[in-house]
Amino acid sequence: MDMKNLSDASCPIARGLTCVGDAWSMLILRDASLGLTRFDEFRKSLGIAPTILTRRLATLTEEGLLERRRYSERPPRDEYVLTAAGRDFLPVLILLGAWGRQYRGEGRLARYIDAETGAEIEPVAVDAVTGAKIGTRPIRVATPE
Amino acid sequence: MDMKNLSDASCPIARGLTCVGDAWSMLILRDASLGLTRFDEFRKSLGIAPTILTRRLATLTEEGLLERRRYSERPPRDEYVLTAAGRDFLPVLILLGAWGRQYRGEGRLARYIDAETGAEIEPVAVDAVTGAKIGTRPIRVATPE
DNA sequence: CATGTCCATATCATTTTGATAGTGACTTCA
DNA sequence: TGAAGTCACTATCAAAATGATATGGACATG
Repeated sequence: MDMKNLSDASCPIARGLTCVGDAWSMLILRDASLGLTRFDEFRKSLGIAPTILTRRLATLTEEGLLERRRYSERPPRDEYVLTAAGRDFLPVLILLGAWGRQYRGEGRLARYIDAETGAEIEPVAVDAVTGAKIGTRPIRVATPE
Repeated sequence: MDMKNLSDASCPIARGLTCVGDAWSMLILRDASLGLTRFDEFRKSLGIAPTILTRRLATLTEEGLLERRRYSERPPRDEYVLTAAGRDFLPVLILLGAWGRQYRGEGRLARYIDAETGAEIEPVAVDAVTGAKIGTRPIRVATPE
């Protein structure tokens, strides 16, 4: 889709989608959040064509969600590590996963576990102001100007 | 992308992405969450080509996030309303918006307001078990089998 | 020096997209 | 009564994106 006019829209959701608005990018961020950093790790994990992976990694790097870092001079090898912006995308993915579990959870599913307690994570989005679960209270949009 | 092998992956994020893994679908869900229901409302709001809109609405309906409902017999007119699954997708969008505000928030942005208190919503994803913000504690994945 | 690893790029068929125009079933206005 | 407007699409078709496969280049290993 045409991301140009979307990115200067006043909607923060649309803004977010211009950087990470496709499935491959989100899956790359998922894998990166689980610790993958290298081209071939992503390729094998995702079964993605190398052409596409190159492009997606480049975009995510340009957008500031990944950082390309040389981890070997000889032979020259780069890896992709999450930036702060990339790390902060994880909650979106986890919440998307929670939705997927609830509505597309047939069969065996991977579960996300708190590494310290060992308990399965139960993700919820709340409004930090009211403490209410998002979606339980009506929302209004305030457009600028 | 090829959504077939993705949807029977064991990852709930990948499962979620097979239904709503593109920007248009998410924007349609955003608008639907704000109350839009009709073809032309979506078309005008999004500036989307009618061919694409038809397809996206059909997919979202098939996937069970929207429901097509006849609101006029003469002339025959249908509208699209959110199902429970569609409504429950809102937290994902709001959180994506929060990310967009933080990292792509240049210029004037729309804000999301609690309709009752009038205060701006501050969305956070937390683990309901530990109460901790998602991303502040290490996560492990438990794969089935 | 042959093979393997890693990070890609080249090529090209297939698929998806998006812009534009048109259609059908009406309603409303003059 | 007839012209124009509304709404929810479909048809057509050029342009762009995707994805499969092959290849390259720089090295390390056996």
